[in-house]
Amino acid sequence: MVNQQFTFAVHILTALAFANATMDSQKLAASVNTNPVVIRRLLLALRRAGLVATQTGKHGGTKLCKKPAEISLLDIYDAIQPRPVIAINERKPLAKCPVSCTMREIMSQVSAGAEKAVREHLRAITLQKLLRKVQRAR
Amino acid sequence: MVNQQFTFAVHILTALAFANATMDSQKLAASVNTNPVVIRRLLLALRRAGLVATQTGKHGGTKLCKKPAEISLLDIYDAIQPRPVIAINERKPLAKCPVSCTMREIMSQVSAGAEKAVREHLRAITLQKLLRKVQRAR
DNA sequence: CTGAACGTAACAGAAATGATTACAGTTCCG
DNA sequence: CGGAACTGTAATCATTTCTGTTACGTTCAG
Repeated sequence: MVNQQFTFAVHILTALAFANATMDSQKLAASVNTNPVVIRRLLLALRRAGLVATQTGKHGGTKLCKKPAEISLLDIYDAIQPRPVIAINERKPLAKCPVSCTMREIMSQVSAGAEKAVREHLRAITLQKLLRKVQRAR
Repeated sequence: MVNQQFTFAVHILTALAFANATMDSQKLAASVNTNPVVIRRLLLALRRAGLVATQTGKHGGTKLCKKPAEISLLDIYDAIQPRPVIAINERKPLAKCPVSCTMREIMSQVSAGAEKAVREHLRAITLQKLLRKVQRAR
C-alpha cells in the first residue's frame, strides 16, 4: 500500500470543518479508522503549516485555524510534503552513454511538470467544497 | 524511494531511440545502472503495449516498434501502469460519521482529477522531444 | 492531585521495490 | 549438431517505507 498520509490529512481537516469544533485524536482516529498516534503525527505537520491549533491537557484537542474556504488541498499537500509524483533515477550515470548522462535532467523536468499539474489541480479545491459534498450526502 | 519503473522505462525507450538499433538487456541495464533482469521485466510491459519488439536467442535484443515521434510519455505511463498519484483510504468507514462515509467518494474524485492532470502533461511529451534533448546535450 | 488529553520515541509487522541467482528456452553460426 | 549468447521467468533476499502499537513523559482542567 502506498502513502495514505495525504488522504488521511484531508479526512482529518474535513472532519474538523464538519464538526466546527475541537476534536481529540481518538475521535479523529475513529473516523479515519486508524490509530490516534497516526493522527497526532499528521496533526504535527498540519499544525506546522498553520492549518490547525491544538490544546494539550484535559479536554484538549484540535481545531481549524482558518475558514474552510481559505484552505485548499494544495495547502494540505504542502503541509504533508508527499514524495514526488514521478520519481527520478538518482544513480550515477554511465559516463560514456549520452542518454544515461542526460536522463536525470530530462526526468527532472518531466517530474517537475507533473508536480505542477497536480498542484494546480489541488489548488482549485477548497475544504469548503468538500464540506459541502459531505453536507449534501448526509 | 518510490517506484522508479516509469523513469526506467522512459530511459530504456530513449536509449533505444537514440541507438536507433536493437540493444540487449545488458547494455540497457548498464545505461540505467541496474540489473538486466529488472530491464527485461520492464520490457515485458513495453512489449505488451506494442512499443517495442524483442528477439530471443543469440544476437537478440529489443528495438522500438514505432517512431519516437509517435510515442508519448503517456503511452509509456499506461504501459507501466503505475499506482495512482494519490492513494485513497479504502478502509471501512465509520457508519455513524458522515465525513467518514463520504470521504472515499470525495477522494476518488480528487484522485481522478490529479491522475488526469498528470496524464495530460505526459501526453504532450513525445520520445522525439526527449531524443532531441539528448542530442543537443551531447 | 488526578484524570484525560497530547507529544514523541521506539519498535514491530507488512508491503513494496529492486537486485540477484538460477535455469529453461531460443537462435545464430561455426 | 552443439556451443555461445541471448531472452523469459520463477524464486528468493535485502532494503526501505509505511502504518500500527506500546510506552511514557508533559500539560492542563477541575
